[in-house]
Amino acid sequence: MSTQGRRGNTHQRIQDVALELFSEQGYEKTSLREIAEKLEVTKAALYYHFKTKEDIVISLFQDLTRPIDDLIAWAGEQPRTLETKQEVIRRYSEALRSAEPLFRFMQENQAAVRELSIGERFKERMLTLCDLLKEPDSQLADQVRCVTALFSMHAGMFAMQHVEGDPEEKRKAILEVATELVTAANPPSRRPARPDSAQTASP
Amino acid sequence: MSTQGRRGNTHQRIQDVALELFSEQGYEKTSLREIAEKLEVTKAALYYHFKTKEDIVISLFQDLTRPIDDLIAWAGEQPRTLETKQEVIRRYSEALRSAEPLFRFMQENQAAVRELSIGERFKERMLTLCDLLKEPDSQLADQVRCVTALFSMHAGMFAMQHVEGDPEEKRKAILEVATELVTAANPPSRRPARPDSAQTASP
Amino acid sequence: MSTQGRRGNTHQRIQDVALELFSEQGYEKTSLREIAEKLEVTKAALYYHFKTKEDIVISLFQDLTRPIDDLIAWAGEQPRTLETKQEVIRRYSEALRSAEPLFRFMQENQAAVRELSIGERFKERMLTLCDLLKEPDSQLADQVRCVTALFSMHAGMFAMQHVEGDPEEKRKAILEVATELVTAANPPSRRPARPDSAQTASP
Amino acid sequence: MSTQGRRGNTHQRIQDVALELFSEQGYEKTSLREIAEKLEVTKAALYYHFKTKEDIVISLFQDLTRPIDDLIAWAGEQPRTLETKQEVIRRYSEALRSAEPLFRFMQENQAAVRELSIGERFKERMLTLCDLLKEPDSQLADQVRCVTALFSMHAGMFAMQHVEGDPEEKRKAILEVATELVTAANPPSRRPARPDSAQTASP
DNA sequence: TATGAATGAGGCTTCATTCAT
DNA sequence: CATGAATGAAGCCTCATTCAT
Repeated sequence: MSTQGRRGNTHQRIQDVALELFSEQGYEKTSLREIAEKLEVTKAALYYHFKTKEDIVISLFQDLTRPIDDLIAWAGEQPRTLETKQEVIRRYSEALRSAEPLFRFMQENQAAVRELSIGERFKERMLTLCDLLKEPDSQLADQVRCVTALFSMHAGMFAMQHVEGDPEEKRKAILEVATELVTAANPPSRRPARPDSAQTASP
Repeated sequence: MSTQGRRGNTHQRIQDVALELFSEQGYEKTSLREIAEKLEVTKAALYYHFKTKEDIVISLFQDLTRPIDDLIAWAGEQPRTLETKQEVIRRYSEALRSAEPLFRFMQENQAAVRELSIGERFKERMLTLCDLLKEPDSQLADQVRCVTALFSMHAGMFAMQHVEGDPEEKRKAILEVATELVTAANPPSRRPARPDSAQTASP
Repeated sequence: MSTQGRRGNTHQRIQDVALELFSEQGYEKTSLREIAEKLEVTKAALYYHFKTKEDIVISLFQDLTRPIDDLIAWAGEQPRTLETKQEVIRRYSEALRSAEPLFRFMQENQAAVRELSIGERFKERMLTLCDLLKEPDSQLADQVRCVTALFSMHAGMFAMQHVEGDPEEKRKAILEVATELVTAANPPSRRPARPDSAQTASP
Repeated sequence: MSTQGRRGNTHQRIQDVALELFSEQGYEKTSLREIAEKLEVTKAALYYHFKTKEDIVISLFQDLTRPIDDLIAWAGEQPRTLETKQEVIRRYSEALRSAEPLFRFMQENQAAVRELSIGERFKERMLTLCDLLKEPDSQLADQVRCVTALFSMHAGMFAMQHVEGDPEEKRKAILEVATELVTAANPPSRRPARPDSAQTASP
């Protein structure tokens, strides 16, 4: 109850309904009137809890940002190994699951979000995550693998809706593929080791 | 050329400017006033050429839909081999390049597009494409690979903007990864043995 | 063919379609675009034939005005007898039948017509007709009878649509009642004569 | 009273001004801007009180509909005698007087009202009223008398404006004629026979 | 905490009309 | 005779926001 203990739950409820509508109909298409009506309060009531419409999105965004920030912080303290990267992917997959509507909203409203002050911050987070996965001096294709690993998990959410199967199983399959990609992008060889491999290979 | 090429091309010019603004600022955030102003015409002039704001998008969409429809049609006539699938990916990559702003617009305005009559049609196209790549009875992970192959090319467009490098080379790298994915998803073995089948098969 | 002999029948066709639409949907709700579309010409073409939208109504109105003007002129030359009045009613009923859509249009668009320059002229005609029927110094009730005789024929057109029966028979029934009203409003007594009638007559 | 009575009455005032303008200039010719200006509020304020321009008319219409509905309900409970019918006419005449501008508006904007959702409902009311007056199996002429009785009261309102005389007296005269018509249309005899019926009645 | 009332800006759309060709 | 292209004015409506209560 840490997050919502507060007091009066209206604040919460506004966030819930807003997120629901934003992710269903899009940010611009969702009016405060609609949100208020669904909550059976007045528009003015919303303004008691949030200074502006954008403020609602920001508040939603912060609940999302935290898990990712945590993930980024955690990764920063780990050694930059393949295992760490795989774990990043795994944790990200879970973050996604636990905040699905928000990610869906972010995905489907990129254009709207871009103007929304949080746009920049969201992008930063994603780029930082990317940087955690890929080695800056690696081949282009490997960088693509990392980017793809990350975004395939987003895309999966929406594109796999039309594949039959248990959601959790689908998530696992997506995770599996993403892990493969990140693994392939970070070849063990890379750093000396690989005793038997004559692989004059790369730097 | 004072007013830019004169007559008959206004229709074109509207489409161009609209696409530019839609993809820059988003569909909802772009008003017809803005489009008209940039073209130095009246809003009413837009309505001479397009019945509706949505109509402009539709017209843009049709220029996009054609290459994809062609691709789908072409694929329908080919044998369902791995080579065909790889070629589908290759051609899709090129379709994407040649209509980049439009795809970017579609990607970043999914929420807006969804309500836009063409939304459904676009989704269909994508699902059909997916179905061309994946075998319905294959493992979940393989299905994910196909979906990812397709969408990684979209994601690539936007997420790779922040990786330095020649755009064309990046595209090739993205294509390479997508091809790998589709290849991995369609293992040659599949229907293992078939010892007696002289299967000269294929094309 | 006197009326329409002219040349090119487009002029005619515009009037026909316009009247049809005006009387179906109302004057304000009918746009020149609609008329043009139904005729499969351009709006601009309408402007070749008529200077303004109002001009179309005026031209329609004139084809209506003539029969009524004729009726008024004819009545002016007749003796002011009951028979004349009955004949006026009879002829008016026929005028109505032969220009039904136009009258319907006038009836249902009074508000619109009022601002339309012809409004005043139409009202005049009606008042003149009224004056032909009623004696200015007669009782109020008799004046009402005359007004009612006239307008019942209008109302009849619209209100009797929902009574089953042959249109022509309905018209006759309406005419019969109107004639009765006008007859009752013009009591034979009125003017001395009538030697045998002890009738201390009226008020 | 600087801004006229202050709070809470805005809803009312909108209705008043709207009815005034609608009936003066017609529904289509009256813009919300005009209404707002006359009230010294913003257009948006109108939308706080009414969802739609049409909604204003509907609300006006409901104030009208009630008296008529009451009349219809009342008549439904009375025996279907001539006296009842005469009373219906009398009451209708009074309903008309008490909502004159609205009826005038309805009369002069039939075309506009027809598309207005309430159009149908208004027509129904009138037809029901007609049915209360006339016997379905009576002669056509008698049916016309009933219809005319009803509509003459409408027509009277507008057409008698140009006859000099006290309004109340004119109304009475109109009522008298309408009553006559309804009386003539409902001959006491009707079903002659009824041998045992002492019904001195009939002609 | 919340509401009722209102506003200013701006959205999309439609209309009658014009004019060069 | 007619069209293609465009305009200026105006229409209805919706939105985010404010503020006194």
